[in-house]
Amino acid sequence: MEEKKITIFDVAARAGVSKGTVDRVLHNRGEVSRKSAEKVRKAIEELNYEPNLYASLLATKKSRMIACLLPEPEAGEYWEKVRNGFLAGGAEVAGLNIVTRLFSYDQYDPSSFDRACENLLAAAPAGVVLPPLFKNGTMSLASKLKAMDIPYVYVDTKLEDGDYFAYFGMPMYQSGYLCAALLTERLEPEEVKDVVVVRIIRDKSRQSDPTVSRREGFTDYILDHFPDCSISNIFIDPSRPESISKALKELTPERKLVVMFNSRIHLIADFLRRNPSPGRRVIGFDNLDRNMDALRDGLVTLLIAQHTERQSHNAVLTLSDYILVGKKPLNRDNYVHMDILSRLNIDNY
Amino acid sequence: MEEKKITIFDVAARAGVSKGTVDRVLHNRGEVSRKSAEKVRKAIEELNYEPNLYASLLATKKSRMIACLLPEPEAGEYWEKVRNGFLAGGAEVAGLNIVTRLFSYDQYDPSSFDRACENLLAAAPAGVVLPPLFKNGTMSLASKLKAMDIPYVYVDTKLEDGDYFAYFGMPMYQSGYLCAALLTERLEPEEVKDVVVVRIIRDKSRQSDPTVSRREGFTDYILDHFPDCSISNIFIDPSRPESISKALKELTPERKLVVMFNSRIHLIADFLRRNPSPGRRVIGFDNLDRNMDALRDGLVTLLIAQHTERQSHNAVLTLSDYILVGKKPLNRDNYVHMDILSRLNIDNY
DNA sequence: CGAAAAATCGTGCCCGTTCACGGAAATTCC
DNA sequence: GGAATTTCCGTGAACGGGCACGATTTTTCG
Repeated sequence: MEEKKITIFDVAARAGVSKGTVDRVLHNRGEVSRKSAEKVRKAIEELNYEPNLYASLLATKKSRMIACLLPEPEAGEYWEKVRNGFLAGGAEVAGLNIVTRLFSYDQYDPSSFDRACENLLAAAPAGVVLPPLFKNGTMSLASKLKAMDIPYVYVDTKLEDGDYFAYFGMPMYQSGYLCAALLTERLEPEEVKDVVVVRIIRDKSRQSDPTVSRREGFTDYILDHFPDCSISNIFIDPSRPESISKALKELTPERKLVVMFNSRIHLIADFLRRNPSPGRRVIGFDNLDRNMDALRDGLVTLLIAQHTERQSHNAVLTLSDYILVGKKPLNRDNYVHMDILSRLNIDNY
Repeated sequence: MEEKKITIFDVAARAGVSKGTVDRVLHNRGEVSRKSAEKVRKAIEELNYEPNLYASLLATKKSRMIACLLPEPEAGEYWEKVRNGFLAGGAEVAGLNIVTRLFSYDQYDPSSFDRACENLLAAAPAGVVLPPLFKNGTMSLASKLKAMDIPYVYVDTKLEDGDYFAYFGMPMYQSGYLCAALLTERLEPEEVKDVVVVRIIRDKSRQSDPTVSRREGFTDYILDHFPDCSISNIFIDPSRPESISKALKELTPERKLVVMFNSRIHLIADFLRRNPSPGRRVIGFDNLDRNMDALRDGLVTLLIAQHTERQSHNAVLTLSDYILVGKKPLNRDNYVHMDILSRLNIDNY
């Protein structure tokens, strides 16, 4: 039971070399003759030696780096929360010989994403955290990371590339499903003839829409439960605020059910304020400050939210665990809880 | 960005004492004058010093102990898997200055449970893993552990005492719900008039039945979907095998729907073999070898299983994380996936 | 006041690795 | 064969903190 710990010295003695040599073969950084390398390997084998993690961690000089690839967040935007979580996680693992670094890009400019990827790769991180915002760019990055044996963790949404190390985020499909259920709760079929989805015009560059599967979940629920319901889209362009109200003209007062699948429900808050419609139900996602304001003001009925910061926070912790001691996460896919926020439970969220 | 790490020496210098003194106040083990203790605390504060975890772990002599309180498992029994997981976890954290110890008791004898608790407390563990088999005994142990600030992790089932450190197990209610759904899948209401639940006679000593909420989930589903269905119980006594077939006389061939909520569906396998009934559906829980055999033989239709070992395994890892570096688990309640096993997918589970 | 006891405190070794440095051995080359 | 390389390998100083031991200071008390 009480087995003596075997150290690098024991191995060295057994192999008839010095601890320096053992260390060299352990980290196979050369400068060892074939013969003694063999002897050392044999000794390690026979003694069943495992290096002491703590000693190793204490002595090691180089600090590993965890990179985070994120859009440059505008103030109050969704990505700001993601970044905050990442920074918080970074603070937690600082002092463990782990540094964290942000690589940001312009979310409307795919070429800036590619440049950020290059920088990131050049910096040789030991692990990467990223939301797969641009599909192609992400895929290309992912394959390079895989080749270099660098683990990467998706947050927010995930690509099904089979090689990601872990995922932290909302179950997107279910969140859409939930959204539909909440939107139509206790409504009669004749009250659910028409649903308006407000969407963002994206320029072509953005090859992937992270909310597609959320939309699918939503649509599936509606089709299942209200086959006669039509789902129509209104597109708005956030870069031209003055155009928004024009586009929303279509949102006439008798259209009662409104949703947005991204985090920007606050964009239509102004319109809703100026065009009230009793009994209207508006559901959005994510607890951005401005969304919360709209919720408080009664412009938005419900928000489906998550503790966004925790995703990237946990992503960092998971990676650092793996980098330091090789520990894999309990689950590869980690779904956060979908919180339902209304005016009633919005306080101290 | 590149902040110099502050060590215990820096603190000592700043406070005008030696590192020995700093160390003493850090672990407040006395022998320090009020005055210099104050100076040291101030220095720590000002320098924002945090001890280097690795150095500390490397230097520290005493090894912490994680205890596991388990019923003495009979071969092939459910608890054997739990124990194996615990041992596996123990092996993983051995060499991290963490030892694991089993405290076992007779699951039919509450006084042996209490004795085991005493032994456990006397051994001063740094963390405890346990299934809350005896409710009263567990509650009393839990309150003592809380008072001593020793974290404990429930596996298998949990008590809602609000103070447990984490829980690893199946979502019990849902598992019952799932069980009912599977049992009645694609059956017409007139086919679901009668469900038989086979249960174990427990002597009074066993104050808690871990499967109650599973039974609730089951009942709720049935009541919801088949309000006309009656649920009847048959009690068997595993300590008197010869009595089992007598009790099961009531299970006549025309009664097609049979479930057991504990892990012992194998107990009725013999009876089912001798009294076949075409179209009968039998659902049990947990992948015990003998259950798997019954599944393979077609006596049991489905098993709802989980990777039992992983519960206790993860419990150990979680505790060791906390003990060593103070890290809390991502989620307090960790539900394992409910695997549905049939003859078709039983291989290499 | 001075010795004994008690309260404080400093010193130095240890934990098991990593890694730079320089020396020894083997190889190459003239 | 001897000098110049090249290849290999041993040494010892970190790394930052725990803790035993003994030294120093303060307190107690006759």
